[in-house]
Amino acid sequence: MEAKEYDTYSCPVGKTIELISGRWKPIILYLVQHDINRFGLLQKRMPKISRKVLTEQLREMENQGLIEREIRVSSYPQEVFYFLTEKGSSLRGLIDQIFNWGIVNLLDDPSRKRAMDLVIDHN
Amino acid sequence: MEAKEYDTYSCPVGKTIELISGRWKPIILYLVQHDINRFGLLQKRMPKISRKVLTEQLREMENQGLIEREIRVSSYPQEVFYFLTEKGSSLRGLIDQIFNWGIVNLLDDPSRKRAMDLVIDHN
DNA sequence: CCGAATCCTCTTAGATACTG
DNA sequence: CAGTATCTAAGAGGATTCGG
Repeated sequence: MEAKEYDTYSCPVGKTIELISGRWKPIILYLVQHDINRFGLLQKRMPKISRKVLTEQLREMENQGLIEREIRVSSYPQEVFYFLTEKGSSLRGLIDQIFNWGIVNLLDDPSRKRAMDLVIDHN
Repeated sequence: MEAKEYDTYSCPVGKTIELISGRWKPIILYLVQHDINRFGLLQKRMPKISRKVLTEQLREMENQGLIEREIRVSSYPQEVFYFLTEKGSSLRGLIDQIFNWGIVNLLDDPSRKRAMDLVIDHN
């Protein structure tokens, strides 16, 4: 038998990583899950992202079935809300695993971790 | 208090995803872990990767402390071996989690999964 | 055998200005 | 408010060639 050939894109690992890689997607998932669900609110939390890129990421995640978009006032000024699909929600556990691995293996002092999970309540 | 600002690169999630995103890194980790540990052997398993990119990925992973490189014959023809560090090995569990999420959430028919883990023995 | 060095292309990202 | 449109800059990735 021939030696098996590999390509990440044809593998569940690669496909899954695609969903959450990119500079902003894990953050967007996290924020939307915590009801930071407006375009403008998302921008305030990610000042370094441009409107264009934020739009692109949101569209991609919509196409991937991770979030949904809802226009509540279609006239001016517009009101658009985002929320997670079930699929998007289910990524949360996985991201937690990734987070924990990072805490253990990447930080110099894991006890001083500042989890995304820990900061959201202090606003 | 100000609303917290986010940037993936300053978060353990982003840093961890960086280690395993990129088209080839999960595969390289997987192959090296299964003693496909020569440059040429890796190329055979990933025919679509160029020598340049394979070299780059291996160097990156070396710098990230995931693999180590050993030259056993420094003259011609050269023999170079790669093997996982402990840190690289420890990623295995995480990648399994990612794999399983993908199987459940991305495949049309999860029962017909062809895991990276299942094909390696048939050569 | 295992690369390094070039060159080239193609995708992403950022900046800026405009719009329903 | 929540985008689009356009342009440009940067970088990742491929093809090819050369070398110890």
